[in-house]
Amino acid sequence: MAIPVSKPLSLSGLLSEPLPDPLALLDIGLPAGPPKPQEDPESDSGLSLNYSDAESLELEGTEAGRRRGEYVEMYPVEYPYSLMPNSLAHPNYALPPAETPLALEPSAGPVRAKSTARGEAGSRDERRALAMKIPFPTDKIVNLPVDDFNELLARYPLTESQLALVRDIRRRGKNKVAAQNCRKRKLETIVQLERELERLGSERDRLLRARGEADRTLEVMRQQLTELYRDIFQHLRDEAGNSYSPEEYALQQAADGAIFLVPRGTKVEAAD
DNA sequence: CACTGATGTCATTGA
DNA sequence: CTTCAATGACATCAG
Repeated sequence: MAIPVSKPLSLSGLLSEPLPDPLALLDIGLPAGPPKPQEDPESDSGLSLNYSDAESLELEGTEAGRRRGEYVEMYPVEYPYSLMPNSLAHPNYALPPAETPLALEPSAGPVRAKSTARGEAGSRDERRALAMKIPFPTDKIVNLPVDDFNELLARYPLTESQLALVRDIRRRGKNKVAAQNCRKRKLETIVQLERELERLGSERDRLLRARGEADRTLEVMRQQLTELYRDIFQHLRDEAGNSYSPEEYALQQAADGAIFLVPRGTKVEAAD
């Protein structure tokens, strides 16, 4: 009894405190069986009892706050065994564990041994469904189309808390699949982006090489131009037979292709 | 024991 | 307005 139940076990107390392990509740609802040790593997959610797990037990997250009340209501119901799936349709079918202060009898409390691990028989929701005597399998709860799902719900007289659990199971199940798909997409996106990165890296290398090549070509052409200038200016003479200085004069080509020798700093006019 | 990837869950958001 | 899928964030577990 590690859950300190110092407060009076009132309904309000139930509403404000996480309920103990649903499988502890299961013990109450089941026909007398062999006495279970407190650490009965089945009685644990499979997770250690930290805060999130504690609240995940039965009152899972939001519902703990938002719908907690629904789990507390309990209407005794006679199950139409004839309607039930074979595995569940038997006279021993017990009502869902009464959601009464009795349920507060903790199976072990916050320091319960971590006896079940992920992967042990049944998911947490499957165990919750079992504990709450949900008369149909969780995979149906999760995978049935909306209409079929509603039809299924209509076939059984469920308590409010059972209904709430079933809806949560469906929501969690759907979200679990959505999360799996989401992660798959994310990984695919990463792979795709890595490929794109590789492609762009290659493209960058190619462009860098092309630029180097162009730079080299440009340098060669500059040298050729310099030599050409030198050659031309070596042969150019003014009326007095003096050579022109390449520092003071430049060669320019007009639009019509004619070549002019002009003082640097001036521009050849367009020829008509 | 710390780290990391996988998985489940919850809250939120946009369609 | 309600429902639901997608997704970020967090917790837990296993290796």
